[in-house]
Amino acid sequence: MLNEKTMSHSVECGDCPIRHRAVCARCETDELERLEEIKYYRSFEAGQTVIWSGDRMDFVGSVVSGIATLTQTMEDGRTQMVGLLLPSDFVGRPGRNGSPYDVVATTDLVMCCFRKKPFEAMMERTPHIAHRLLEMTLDELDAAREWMLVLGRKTAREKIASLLTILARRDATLNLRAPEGAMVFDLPLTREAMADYLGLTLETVSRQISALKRDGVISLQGKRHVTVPDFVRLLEEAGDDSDGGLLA
Amino acid sequence: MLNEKTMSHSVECGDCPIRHRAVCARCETDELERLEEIKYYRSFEAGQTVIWSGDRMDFVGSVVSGIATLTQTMEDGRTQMVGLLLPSDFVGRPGRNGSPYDVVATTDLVMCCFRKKPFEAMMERTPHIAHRLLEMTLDELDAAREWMLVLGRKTAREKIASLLTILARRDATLNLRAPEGAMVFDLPLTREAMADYLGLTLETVSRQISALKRDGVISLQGKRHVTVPDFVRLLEEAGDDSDGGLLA
DNA sequence: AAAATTCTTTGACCCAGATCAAACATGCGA
DNA sequence: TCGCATGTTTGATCTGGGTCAAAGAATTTT
Repeated sequence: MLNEKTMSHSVECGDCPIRHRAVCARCETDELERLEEIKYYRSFEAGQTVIWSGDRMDFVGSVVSGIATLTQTMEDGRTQMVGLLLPSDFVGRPGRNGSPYDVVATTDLVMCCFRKKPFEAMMERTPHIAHRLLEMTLDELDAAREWMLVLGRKTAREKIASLLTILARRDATLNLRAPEGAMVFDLPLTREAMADYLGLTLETVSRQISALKRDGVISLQGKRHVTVPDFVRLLEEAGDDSDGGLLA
Repeated sequence: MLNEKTMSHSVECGDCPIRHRAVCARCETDELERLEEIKYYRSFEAGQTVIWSGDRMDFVGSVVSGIATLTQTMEDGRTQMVGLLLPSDFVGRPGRNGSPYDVVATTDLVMCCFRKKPFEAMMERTPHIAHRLLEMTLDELDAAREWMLVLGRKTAREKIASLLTILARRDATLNLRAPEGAMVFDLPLTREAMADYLGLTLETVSRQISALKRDGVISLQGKRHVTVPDFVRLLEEAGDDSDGGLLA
């Protein structure tokens, strides 16, 4: 059973769904071949903890499918999500022994793993990997800083709208569409997980979602399926520059 | 005058004060020599903007002395600091054209700069630089995530204590002392800058500092010179695990 | 199908921190 | 020395979001 799960994903890097975005994106054929030799797949069920904060971590890897979260917890139980890991995102720190965060599978999750030592050795010899990893880490740092603005300065309503914005954008790029006009996607998080993401309580999350619904910014089919009739309107609600403000 | 300032710092990497922590920390002598050829110093006065958000950025570099901040600003003027740059910290993004943040000199500032293009070319050929930059970026990401917990879940008092903790630690490591017992250092930020760091108003910052003073957690000589009689006490006030919880 | 579990919504009330306002330092240029 | 700018403290009041409580879905177990 577990084995079946493990095998249910491409063993060939060639037709890997995250091939073009993951840490191996820049690799040449021969480099991929060497990666094939040291890689292995692992599956986790929704709710399972992938890595406990403080634990020694002997592997690194990429999310192939599903969603995981990085969370920090204080002694008294207050928790803050500090990372949201979607397909192609990288988990783990070459050069570090442990994770300072809990990594939890929010949905069923498949990861493409490498034992840490061989991967580190390979990084030394393969600038394409090191280079891509630097690029991805810089992107994550940008995302973390954007998130800091959300946590530090936005209202509850703006926070919810900001999260929906992010989820809508990621869903669009995953399906190779431009983020504009009407958009439809699923919420991969419970109200509580959203609260942990945004530094709110789950009650406030629920109330603000109801308010956005009442005001026609979004509509819901069931609790998790979201329709955004006008993406620009959502961006305004998020307090973002409506033009996205991106620059290469 | 400007020239005098520019020249008042070591042109020799050999006796550079940030030599062992900056992006060049791992470089061999010959690599340093090539860096020497493309480097130049720039000075900024307190309050001066180093880079405007959205501007094209044609250089990268290290903070040699002084302090700079990275801030994000919303259209309506709300601002959040997203980075605090101390000596040895790196500014700029190889592979990116513009900065998404304002970079502002908080004190008089000296930077060791490289034109972006030559630096990128050098990175390609010099794994020591790329490797060190990855390491530094991962550290920054950790710091950003720690900060997210502060912004999302801590009380105003805990936020102030957390900031003091960070400043005390950094001052200690800069002076090669262990962070423990009684500590003395200067606040390099105005109350307003602290507020932008912590997602608070400057009034709340002022009140909480007064409260910590009243409760004997800190004492002030003037507005900026801080004495922490018991560092462990400060850590408790910050809501941090008092043992620091660090792991290699 | 009833019961138990998990997730979500909504209401009533309260408080930490924001906002508005004023006074107090400190330093600096004229 | 005065006047002005910049930064800080403190007070009075208000409010967004937290807390406590209870009642609905929706899903799974028995």
